[in-house]
Amino acid sequence: MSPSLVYLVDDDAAIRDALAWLLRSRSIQSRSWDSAEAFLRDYDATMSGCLILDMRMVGMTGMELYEQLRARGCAMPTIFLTGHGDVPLAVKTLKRGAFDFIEKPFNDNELVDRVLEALQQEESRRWRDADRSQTEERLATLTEREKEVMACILAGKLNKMIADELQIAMRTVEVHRARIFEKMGVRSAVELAQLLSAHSSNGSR
Amino acid sequence: MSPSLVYLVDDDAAIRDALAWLLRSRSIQSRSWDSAEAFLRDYDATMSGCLILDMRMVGMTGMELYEQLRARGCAMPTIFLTGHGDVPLAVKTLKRGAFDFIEKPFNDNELVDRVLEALQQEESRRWRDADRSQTEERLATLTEREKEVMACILAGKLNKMIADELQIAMRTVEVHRARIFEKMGVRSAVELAQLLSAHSSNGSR
DNA sequence: GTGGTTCTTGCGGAAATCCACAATGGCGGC
DNA sequence: GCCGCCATTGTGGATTTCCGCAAGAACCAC
Repeated sequence: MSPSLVYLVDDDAAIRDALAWLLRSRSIQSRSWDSAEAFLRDYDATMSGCLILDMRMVGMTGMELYEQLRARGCAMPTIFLTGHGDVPLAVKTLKRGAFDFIEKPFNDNELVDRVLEALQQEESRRWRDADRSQTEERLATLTEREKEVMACILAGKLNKMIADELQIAMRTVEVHRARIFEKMGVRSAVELAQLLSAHSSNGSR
Repeated sequence: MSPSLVYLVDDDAAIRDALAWLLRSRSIQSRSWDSAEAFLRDYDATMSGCLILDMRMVGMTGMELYEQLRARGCAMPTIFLTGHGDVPLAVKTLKRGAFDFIEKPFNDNELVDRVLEALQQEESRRWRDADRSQTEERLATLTEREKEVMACILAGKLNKMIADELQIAMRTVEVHRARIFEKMGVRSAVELAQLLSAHSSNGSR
């Protein structure tokens, strides 16, 4: 996976340079783009870190870029910069899930602090995500029948009831059950329930 | 439990009256206070609905009141009103968990929309909370020994292993196990795992 | 001391789970 | 046609769970 870094998108070269210099001086790596369109071209889902987007840019705005990225499944924490912000815009931006909204000119230390917070949040999110996607992959290896049986197991049904419901022999249910445990990497129905409870509760957030 | 309503705190009588009238005209019930201190005196944990707080008041500010209420476990969604807001204040307020931050003068329809959203959020939160506290109550009825055994069950251990670990007879474990299920209102270890997984994942939010 | 709660244990049987060994039939790809 | 994957089933036995019946010991409260 890519290491965490700061992705900086601003059409003002002076700001880009100043920010890159600032971050570099605190040993934070960054990469810069001069337009939303340019970043969107380079973006790929393996990127990890935080975004710093200028709100008002020629062409696509920072907010539009943000929405595009979210639509593509990007969940990186995002700090917006603006030269002409107002309260309603700030509120709207944060309610859409932005990590922060900062007016230019900004205080260097404060910005760096926000960036570090964002990077840390991203870090923990990635860990959770890794667990989630592993579970996801394992779920994907289950056959249709196995998923049906698993649903019954999670509903707390006994093998006998499952057999009855799916119109198959108990022995078959047992085979499925064993294979589900094996594929999902658990050793009991309890572990399975915990794995999937955690999985769905994080996923629906 | 109290029905949902809007709790309005503002030291400006004109605003209070205007808001109360506005809400009433949309069939939304509200109650008003003229200071943070006055509300804090009347506050009790059974109140449910949403808060509308003026940011700047003589004496305790809206933000201070908000923090006080949070400290007391109040989780009502809160809309802040401000006559002299700026972007950093708006950002700080939202990042502390406010539901919205609205400048005066406000648009009537918009405000009502926010209030309705807040009330709806509160509604669903209350449902989740009710489930949580029921589980909490049930957990409280477990004896120490039962909690120990439950921990083992959730760790996926077999009765035999539990008996070994706690240095008691298998039969004793079985008794505890049955009583745990009975007290927690579940009928299998799987249901127990699901109940507690959901419980802790909502609780740590 | 009586009564209630909790923790403990044993016996014995019904029911369920787990598992190795063994096997059949369908389906799609090479 | 052969191979692999999937779903299916059976037998039989070891292991585990579930539960009623019965009961002893510790502890605390009234």
